[in-house]
Amino acid sequence: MRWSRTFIPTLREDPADAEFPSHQLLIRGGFIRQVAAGIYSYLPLGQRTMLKIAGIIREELNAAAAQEFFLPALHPATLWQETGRWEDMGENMFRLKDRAGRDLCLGMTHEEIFTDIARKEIRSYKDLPQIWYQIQTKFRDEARPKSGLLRLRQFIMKDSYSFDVDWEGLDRSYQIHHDVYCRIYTRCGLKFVAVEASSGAMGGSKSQEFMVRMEAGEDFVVECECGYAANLERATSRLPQIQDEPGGDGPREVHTPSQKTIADIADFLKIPASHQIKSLVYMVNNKPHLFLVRGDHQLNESKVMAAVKSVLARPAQPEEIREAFGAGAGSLGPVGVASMPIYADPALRGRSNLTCGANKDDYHLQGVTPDVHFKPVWVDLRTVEKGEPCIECGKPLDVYKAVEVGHIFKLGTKYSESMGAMVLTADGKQTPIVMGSYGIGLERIMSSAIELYHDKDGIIWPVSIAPFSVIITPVNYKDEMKEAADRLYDALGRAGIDALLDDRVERPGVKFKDADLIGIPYRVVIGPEKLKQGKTEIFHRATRQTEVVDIDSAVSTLLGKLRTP
RNA sequence: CGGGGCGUGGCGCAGUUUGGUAGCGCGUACGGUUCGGGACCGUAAGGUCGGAGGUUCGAAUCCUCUCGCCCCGACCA
Repeated sequence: MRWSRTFIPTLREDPADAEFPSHQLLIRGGFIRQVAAGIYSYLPLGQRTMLKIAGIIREELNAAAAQEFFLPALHPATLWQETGRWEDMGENMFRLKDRAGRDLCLGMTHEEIFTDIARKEIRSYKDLPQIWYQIQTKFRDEARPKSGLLRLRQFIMKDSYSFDVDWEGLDRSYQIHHDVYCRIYTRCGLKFVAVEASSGAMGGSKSQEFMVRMEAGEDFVVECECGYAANLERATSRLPQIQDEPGGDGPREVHTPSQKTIADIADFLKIPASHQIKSLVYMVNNKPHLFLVRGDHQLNESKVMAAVKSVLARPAQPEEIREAFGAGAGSLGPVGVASMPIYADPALRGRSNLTCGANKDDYHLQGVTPDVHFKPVWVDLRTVEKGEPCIECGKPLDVYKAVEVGHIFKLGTKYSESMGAMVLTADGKQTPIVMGSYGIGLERIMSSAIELYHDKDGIIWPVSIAPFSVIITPVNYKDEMKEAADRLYDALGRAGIDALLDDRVERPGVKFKDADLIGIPYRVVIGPEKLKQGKTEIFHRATRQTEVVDIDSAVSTLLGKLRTP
């Protein structure tokens, strides 16, 4: 395309309300414009990159025998009511009514719609397996859209769904997606890691997230050089066993006036935090539950929810605590608690002579031994911290911020059972279809590529998702330089290379700055001196290396470079 | 939803404390000189100061309400 005929509104200065490089550069480079919080228009450059990403996704999924659909974004409430998600999705779902007063919503994801097709059309195990996908606009009424295209209210997602007759089939479909996803992100040029993840409100047994490390991220990845990797919500570590002093003879009450926090007690009783029990109360379906971690550990709410198998868990209010325990939050403990479930983190297991609240204001208990003085359900509850020994190999763990660019789930039969998607097995029995669901956020791929690859001058696109592979920059678009540029542009077009011809009447400096900003991987400069010798320069955006070649061999040189970026 | 910040030509900002009728840089248009890393000179166009109401002789500026955007937190397939 010709720059003069292409809408590329670049900006000289960083936009005022963009914080992260990806957001700033997408706006400055003329890729996107904001419409409202979490809602953006994709301009020609942005759209070209989105289409390249979509193209890679399509190629890889089609190669795995997945089939592309296109489902509606507008859904009747009735389908979502069948699975209970009409309620479960709460305020995160955009809802509306039609003129007749019927409830509708904008799809956040498409399990219901795909499952509806499956239950109506698929009768027999012979029709399975199926992998269906689409690239669709999704809507979520985010509480806080942010960070440019990283947290949107409207975004494009590739979502696929697998349908199998049994769990072994699901394992295969899941593995296919895992492998396809790795190929997709690799082709998009991303450095990523697949981590164990928690399934949240989606239901299902196993899930993995594909994460790209970056400051703009909102998730935390725990990773070890041995290959262990998990979302902080799921990660565990191996902790050195603590040797306890002999505990005397059972819990004894000690007066601790106004000593409420772990640190208070450590100070007042001279007992280190690691020898205390931290007692936290959560309301699960509005009933109090007690959660215990070591005094120097942090409770992990995702693990709380996993432990109670409910997302309806929240910290108890002070009044609720007092009603349940007869004491304030600073004086709680598990001893003598019979009215509610008690969950304890394994770091407390095998310990003795511990200190905790006495469930009586201003009193604590010393000499407490788990499994003797109280009987908890043992379940992982604590948050892993950087530097702790890896659960697999014992080396120190790294913890870093990351963005989730994809998520794959083994859903199981949650949707097929609630919606009645059944097939007949070989021995003639009805069985619910076993499903998986798999998502990729296209905008997040675009944004994370920029977060990963940029410099002070602009974006440095991976070739595969650059809006153009090559930009031709005649120092002056006239006379011989114009002819040479036009000829090269035509030749690149015939060679199937995406080229942008900067035919603007601008000073060279402006063209160079703009080319750097929008991040085209290769720039071919047509300048007067070199041209006289029949030469041209090929500038590599990523390395800033310039190579002088015969202008007649520019196409073949570029073809070679583009093949191996 | 809680806390904080900000809304002034297309973009980035000053002006608001102490009311007097809007300014700078960039961009844009035109003319000229330039032409290998965001040129220079000259001329010009372009603003309901987010919106509504109020105080005042007079409001970008003070008061009330409201809308929007950004950041932190809560929340979150």
